[in-house]
Amino acid sequence: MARRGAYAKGVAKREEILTAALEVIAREGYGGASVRELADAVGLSQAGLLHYFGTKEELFAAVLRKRDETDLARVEERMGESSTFEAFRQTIARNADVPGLIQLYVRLSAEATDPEHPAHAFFAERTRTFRELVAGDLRRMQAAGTARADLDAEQAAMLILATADGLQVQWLMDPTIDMAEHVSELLRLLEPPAAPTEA
Amino acid sequence: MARRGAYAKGVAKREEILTAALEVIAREGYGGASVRELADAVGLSQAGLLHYFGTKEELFAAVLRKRDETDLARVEERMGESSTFEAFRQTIARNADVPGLIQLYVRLSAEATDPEHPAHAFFAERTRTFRELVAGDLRRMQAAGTARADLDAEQAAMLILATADGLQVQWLMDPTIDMAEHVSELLRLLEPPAAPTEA
DNA sequence: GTCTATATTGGGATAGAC
DNA sequence: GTCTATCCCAATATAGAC
Repeated sequence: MARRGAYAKGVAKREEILTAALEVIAREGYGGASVRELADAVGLSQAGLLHYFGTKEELFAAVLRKRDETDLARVEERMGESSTFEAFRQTIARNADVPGLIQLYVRLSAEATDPEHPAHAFFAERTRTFRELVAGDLRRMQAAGTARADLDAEQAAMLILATADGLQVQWLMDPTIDMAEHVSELLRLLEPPAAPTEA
Repeated sequence: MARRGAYAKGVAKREEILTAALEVIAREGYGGASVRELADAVGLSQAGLLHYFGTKEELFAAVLRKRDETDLARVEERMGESSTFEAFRQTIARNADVPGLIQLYVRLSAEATDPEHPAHAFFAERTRTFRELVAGDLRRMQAAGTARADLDAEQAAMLILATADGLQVQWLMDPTIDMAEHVSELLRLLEPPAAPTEA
């Protein structure tokens, strides 16, 4: 406890670095976000920055981990106010407003595809968690009659995750597309077929 | 015509390079596929290889362009034997058997997200073509009653493309998942809701 | 068409002082 | 915790000979 002050400072600095990283990516692009650029953005030297995060990849993974935590907290906080899927839609829409975030996610996840990559475990775990979470929601919805009964919840969860991933690539290529809208379309397909439309 | 021989040799060499590129990526990973590695694989020097393709990115884009051409030709060839969607499913399944190809696609498309990237135009055009092709098929299916009538064909086409993209990332992270199976699931969701299941 | 050699750059990481 | 200095490496691309 005697070191509370110093510890708190370290935490604050880390946060500052994570925020600055997004600014740099937004400004210079993921490719231009070298350790030096990142360090400059927070007024540190290269070595100074690497004191907080051993490598660039770890730093980047930390940005995404923090985003996930923030997003999840917000969703839980609003629990009940809207459906899980609506919350999901909103999260996507909000993240699309943070320049650099999507680019970071797409580029880093593509690289972390390599099992040797420092962020590989992070993404693998993230996928597992996400799939379980969504599959659980789907099962509840199926029980409540708000999701098609003929779905494999696990498989549909994977579909949702994959679609969200793919839309981010498409959005970066052409930012005029509306990711949230497209995801909504997929989610709509998971609903029970509308009442037999008075045949 | 007098230069037919030399020209033909150049073409053959290019083909050889494209094939070797996939071998290198499969062996060393996308990250390990430097111009030098690529050159070694065909028994050329760095400079020798760059004589055929100005830059590494152009070479890589050429690999994917060739794949698209091959895939499209095969699909057209089998026209009528199976539905468009079944052909799509088969194409995905087959490509998953070419190690390196998916990795190349995922990594390069993520990088080409940057408008300045040499392969950006290739991917943008590819998306446009694909979307039109699939949207057209969907409209035909709607007219024939084999696709839900309440779909926006353009939007559904985007959904299919995005899902295919995202599944490739997921597959690289965990190659035990069955991409074709997941795509089939999505396509099934686009079918008209099964006959009202004798209510 | 192909090679050798090299220009040039830029990056991540580390050693060691303060 | 933070900096300066530097190391070290790799990679792309080009120049120019054969």
